[in-house]
Amino acid sequence: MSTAEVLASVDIVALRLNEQAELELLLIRRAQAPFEQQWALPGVLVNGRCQDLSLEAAACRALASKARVEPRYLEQVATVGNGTRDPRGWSISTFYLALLQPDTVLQGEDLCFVALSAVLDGSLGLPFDHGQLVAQAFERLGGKSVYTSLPLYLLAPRFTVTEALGAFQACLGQAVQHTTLRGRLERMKQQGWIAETGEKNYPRMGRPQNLLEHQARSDAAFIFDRSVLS
Amino acid sequence: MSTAEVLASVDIVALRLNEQAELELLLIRRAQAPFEQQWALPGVLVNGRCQDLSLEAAACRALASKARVEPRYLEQVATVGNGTRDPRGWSISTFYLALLQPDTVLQGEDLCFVALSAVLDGSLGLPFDHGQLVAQAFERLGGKSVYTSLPLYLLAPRFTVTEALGAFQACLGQAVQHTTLRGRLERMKQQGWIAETGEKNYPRMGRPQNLLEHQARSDAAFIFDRSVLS
DNA sequence: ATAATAGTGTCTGTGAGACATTATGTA
DNA sequence: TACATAATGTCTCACAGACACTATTAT
Repeated sequence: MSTAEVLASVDIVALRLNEQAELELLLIRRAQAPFEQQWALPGVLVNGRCQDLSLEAAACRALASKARVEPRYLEQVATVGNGTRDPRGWSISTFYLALLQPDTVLQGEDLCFVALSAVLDGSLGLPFDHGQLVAQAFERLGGKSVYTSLPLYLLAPRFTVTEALGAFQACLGQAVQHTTLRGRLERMKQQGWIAETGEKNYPRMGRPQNLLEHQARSDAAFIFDRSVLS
Repeated sequence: MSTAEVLASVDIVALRLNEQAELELLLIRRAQAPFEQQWALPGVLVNGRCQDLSLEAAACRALASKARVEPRYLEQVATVGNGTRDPRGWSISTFYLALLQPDTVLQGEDLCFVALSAVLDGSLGLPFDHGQLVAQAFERLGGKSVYTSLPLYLLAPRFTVTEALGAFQACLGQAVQHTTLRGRLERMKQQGWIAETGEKNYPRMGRPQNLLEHQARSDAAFIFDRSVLS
């Protein structure tokens, strides 16, 4: 590669909630050098040879062809670029935050989920600067979760208040009063973002839970006019 | 250029407030093809030949060497990439929002300020997709102005409440109650973001204005826990 | 004095925070 | 029955919105 070229890639930070309402990160085992066989973020190179119509299309290609999952939400986070992040030379990476359904199943031995916390606290290192990308994507998720309904995209379309509470707490990293969340969901209901199904979910113990339905609109999240306070 | 290459650039959406508290956009007359001699966003190409340490460094280089101004605030907005935005082929542009001081003076005949509104409403067209980049950057500014102190970076470090009101209204595109803004500034004062200078500004008519001092911290804006409502 | 503009005070409404209370299931 | 969990109600507080009122300058 001549020094005039730039290595441009799109990488995906795909998250899902596990049964314990903890966030997990999707990784792929790299098939090619550099860092061959290591677990890293799924991504693709973008250049004139690919017929991607746009960067977003390239992100969808990475999700479909590499991660082989379909996200409920996709958002561009940022772009990093410098001469040291890739051993091959000056490179830039535009990275996306993808939110997956909790029941997402992986197709292939080269894919796995790991605890997001392990990546964030450094106990699980990633090649390139992927650890930083993950941190920045999670920061975006947490920041938006303060005043939007973004965590609902980590749930199935039909969900309970308890599940929603787990999603918000995982994104925010702190406890949230369930009454606060109920108030917010109520406001979303009035504006048509959420509907009561009338059905109930019967857990092993305790009173049954109302099943709500989240009708997502064009990958956007509901914006509340106040923040969840510390 | 081979089809395997990607044209990567960094473009700057630099804004300032004029005397009438209206936003103006900094443009540069292009020295080279394509679109030679046309007014466009200042920007630079990034590739292995440049010794930029990072994308942000490239943005600073664009501001210093092309626009020849020093911003009070700089933030990456997003990255666009497709095969049609540049006649030379598949290209990507990472673009930044820069906020300038109101007394910014331009050095050179190839630089000018134009009314941001003219670009947003399409009455002033820009080459490439620069019009879209401007719209997206302004959207970011407006969105953040709802719940942060970002518009203060459009003012000199010493400012009056009236000037701040003008900045917020220009960013939000709507009227703001001055009592609301005073309350927010008061809260910033308590947390050390703003200090009362004790001095006063004497306008041609009316009661003199208190001069406040905005001590910016590391290019970040103060975050309020509520939104300015519609 | 009058005009013009800056700054303060008051009242209302909304929604988060905290916590108590009631409701509805299982064992 | 006891227990577990869900859902609702109540009270307080902070702050935006609206608007009245007071303060301080120039002419």
